[in-house]
Amino acid sequence: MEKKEDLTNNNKTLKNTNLMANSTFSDQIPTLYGANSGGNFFDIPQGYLDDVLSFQDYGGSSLFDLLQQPIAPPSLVAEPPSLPPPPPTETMEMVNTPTQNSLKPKKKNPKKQREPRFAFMTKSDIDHLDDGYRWRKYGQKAVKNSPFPRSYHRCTSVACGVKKRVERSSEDPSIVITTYEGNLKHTLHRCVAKFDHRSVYND
DNA sequence: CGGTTTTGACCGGCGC
DNA sequence: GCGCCGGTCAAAACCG
Repeated sequence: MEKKEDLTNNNKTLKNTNLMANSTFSDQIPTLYGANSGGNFFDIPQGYLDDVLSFQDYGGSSLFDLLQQPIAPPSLVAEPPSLPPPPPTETMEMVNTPTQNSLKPKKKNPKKQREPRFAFMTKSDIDHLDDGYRWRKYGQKAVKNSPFPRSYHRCTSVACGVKKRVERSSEDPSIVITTYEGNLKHTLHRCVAKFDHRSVYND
């Protein structure tokens, strides 16, 4: 039984440009794109924006709003002690609202729902920013129309279904685009809050 | 030696 | 139907 050859050139994974480094969190966040770099953090590569912003969650409130709300104690395992404890208030609700389904035609296979996700950009030399969680890389792919590869990571904490993608902006190589996907309620709130909520893409 | 990274193969969705 | 493409798998290599 012979294996099928994927003839796509793009399927070739790029040689790893290992820009990761062990440094402290504070070292890794020099400037946030749009905050004081003179750039515009809404200025995102076309296809990427469509992809990221097309998700339909957050119960009608913007992610920006959500990120400023307090959250309940996390159910995550193995949370780093460096993360500040959450305020003792009610749980933030992130509901998938059915209000958007009039716009787009139904998918053929409704079983495969896209997980909630969001992305933000950070001006950094380091690709994989330390957000306080442990991640295992499970793949790397070449990105179309970009010289930089995209890497795929899974949270290694038990029962933490969060994934994240990391890639460098093709238009501005100094910008790292990080996309979180999965159980946003606690993990991602904390990850992003740890950076700066101003850097979150927001409609 | 166990956890992580690397990397080619595989898979499914989608457009033509 | 076919090829492109993004995402994932998994074996081997790597590393502390």
